[in-house]
Amino acid sequence: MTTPRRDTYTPETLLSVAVQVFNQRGYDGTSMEHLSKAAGISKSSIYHHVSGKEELLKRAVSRALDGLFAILEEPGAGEGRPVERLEHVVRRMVEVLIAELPYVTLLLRVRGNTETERWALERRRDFDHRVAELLKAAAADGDVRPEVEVRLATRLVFGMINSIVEWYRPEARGASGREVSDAVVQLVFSGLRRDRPAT
Amino acid sequence: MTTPRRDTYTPETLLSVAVQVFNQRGYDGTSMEHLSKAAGISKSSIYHHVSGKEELLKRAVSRALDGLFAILEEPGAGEGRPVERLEHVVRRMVEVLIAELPYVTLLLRVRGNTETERWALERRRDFDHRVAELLKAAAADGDVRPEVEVRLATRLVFGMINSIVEWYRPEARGASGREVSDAVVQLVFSGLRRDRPAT
DNA sequence: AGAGTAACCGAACGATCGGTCGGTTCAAGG
DNA sequence: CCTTGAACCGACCGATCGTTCGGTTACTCT
Repeated sequence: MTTPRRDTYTPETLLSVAVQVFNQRGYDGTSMEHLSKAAGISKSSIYHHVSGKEELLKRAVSRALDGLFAILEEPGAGEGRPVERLEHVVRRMVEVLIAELPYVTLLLRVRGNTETERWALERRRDFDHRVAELLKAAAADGDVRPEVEVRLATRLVFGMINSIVEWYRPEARGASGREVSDAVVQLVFSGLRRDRPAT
Repeated sequence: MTTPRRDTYTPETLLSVAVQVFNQRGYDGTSMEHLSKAAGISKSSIYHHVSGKEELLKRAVSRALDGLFAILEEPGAGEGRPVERLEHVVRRMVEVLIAELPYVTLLLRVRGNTETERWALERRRDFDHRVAELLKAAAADGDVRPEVEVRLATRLVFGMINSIVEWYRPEARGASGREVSDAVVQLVFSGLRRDRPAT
């Protein structure tokens, strides 16, 4: 039986604080002193909950990666025409990115300085390749415009989706998550220009 | 008369080395020791050419910002229908981003920890607003599909363009700059899905 | 040849880094 | 009441941070 105890830190609650600071100042730009200030406990107390700075990073990027890879296991990602599976994955990527915003944000900013960061970069590449193959299959079916090169299109679409972490703020009630994913799907598949009657 | 001297560092040549290292390790993750190793001179010698680490950052982001703002002064950005001016700016943004790749890369990664970084973020916001107004004007003309919200579309398009710095490598002869800007314009304005005859 | 100076260097500065250590506090369980 | 252990703390560690300082080298100009 886990008695709920009182209001004290767990590795998870400490992580949510740390990730916020990491995203604001950058991982390398954040000192343990910054973290202790933000968490309201002393620097040394942090080491009671986690083994160090890098474990916090590892926990954060793992959470983000788990969320993304889970998309590929969903029925909508494996059934139907490739172009429809692609649309499902694109929409769900936006949703996961928004649901796990701070964790995905941190994931997308790792540079590869430590072993943990290099591991994260490798898993990200795996995920990207899986989606790229979906787009390739859709192209083979003739469902995407042939004049855009597939690898290029993959990267640009990923770029658009991933850029959401740079501006989306759930607390500022602007666009909802649904509106954002609708807009992304609309833009990715149909573009900006209005359909016009034949000139 | 500036005699060309021999092969010695100038602030500019030193900057090109520093920016490479900054982009690889992140600004905060780069020490002056890293820079001195990469430049092949001692740490203290760097201070003969520049006042310090932050001056290198300031020079780099200034160069990137100057390149971007120059686009808005071009004839193509001020003449014609807004939707055509927008297309010009989008295409030229891709070109400038590729021409000044390492400098723009660094600009797009500043987090706001120092005064220089906050200044860079502010100028970036200025530029973004100028382009957003172009898209708004194009929407007012009825030249973009009305179901996509304008602010949202601006951010997504910027996200797609800016993401190019994450993968474009001029030395790896994959897509040329022209191919990339064509693909971006194609994707932004017409989307991924092939135009199909009425079902 | 001698003066001037741009380019460079090793050694060291105080500050801060991530992390460790030896405690103290306090609520729960017997 | 007394033990136990989770949660926390201040003080401190060696290493590294960005930067400074007092030179030395080597090239240019007269």
